Amino acid sequence: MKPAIVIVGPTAVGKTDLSLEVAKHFGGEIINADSMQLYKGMDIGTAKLPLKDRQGIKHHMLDVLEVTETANVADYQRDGRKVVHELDQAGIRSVVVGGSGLFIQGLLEDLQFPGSDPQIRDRLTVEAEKIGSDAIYQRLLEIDPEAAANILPGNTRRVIRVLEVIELTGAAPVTTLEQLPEVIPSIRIGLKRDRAELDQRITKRVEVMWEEGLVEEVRELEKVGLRDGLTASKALGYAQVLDALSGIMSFDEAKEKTIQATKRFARRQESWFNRDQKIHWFDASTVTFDEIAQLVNKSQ
RNA sequence: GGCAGGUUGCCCGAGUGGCCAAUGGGAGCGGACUGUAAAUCCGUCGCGAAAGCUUCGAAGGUUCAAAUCCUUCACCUGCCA
Repeated sequence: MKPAIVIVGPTAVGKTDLSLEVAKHFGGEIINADSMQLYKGMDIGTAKLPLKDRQGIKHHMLDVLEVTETANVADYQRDGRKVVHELDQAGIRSVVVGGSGLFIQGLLEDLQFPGSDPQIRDRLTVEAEKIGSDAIYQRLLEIDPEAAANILPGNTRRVIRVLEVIELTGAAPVTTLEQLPEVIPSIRIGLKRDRAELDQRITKRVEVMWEEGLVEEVRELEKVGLRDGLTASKALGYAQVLDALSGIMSFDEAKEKTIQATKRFARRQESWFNRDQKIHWFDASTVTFDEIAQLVNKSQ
């Protein structure tokens, strides 16, 4: 199997443009690795490449969820791998593009998700709310001190997940993301950009989203249940516009907050990808396609 | 013109004599990350490596000691004219 070409980096760094070139050059198809682009109807705010701009290149893992559904890595892993294998069978190169670190790692590496039970989780969530984050962490500490040691006490979300897995399987899940073997061989290309420049691009991108009608898009999605979507309602831009629609803040404020939150998100993405030793980094403002092509050719 | 209130660190905002370089929150910066991941969480956050130095509108004063009390000045706000 030819390694998948994987393009990662913070939001607005320029992944999409590169992905088209790469896919064209290597005869590949694109697999989205962006958690929010999974959602139908979330187009403007996720900077999803419009169909007309895809240059005939097929895109996978886009528009596969309703906004009311909860995105999750396990499903993404399963469905994404299926696509990769189908493409491979057909002799087509996979070009994975996106900024959701965990999703990418889940797709490519040997992460095993021990299952989930919404009932258990709901119960634990309600309980945690009742007794407080300290108490629920305390419980984990008693059941499995080792697992507890890997989680910060305040991170109730993760505490609940571990408790859920223990209840489900009798043992705590493996919680290290380091040194996992690849299930799908990959060439990982990371795009970087000078911070000031990236921030400028983010600002501009959000402004364009507003001009293109993000508010209207959110209004429409609100009708089909965006507010009830656990994941989709938290998406950058969408969450802020929903707040504005509820009167919590003005639309101008929502825009400013979106810009700010997106910058912070970019920092988190950088922090995630920085530790991935397999990534070959390029400066997006100066890199030429030849350099990328060279790396790919050399690596396969 | 009169009466009342206010001016705190990048922003918002607590603090009314010592325990205050000054609670909180936000932003910024750094980090973690196995089923909500555009999520969630953590650290840091006047200057300095430290000793220490400089801060709470400005200037003076009271006091062993002031962001906190007094005086004057500047600016902002509200009610009365």
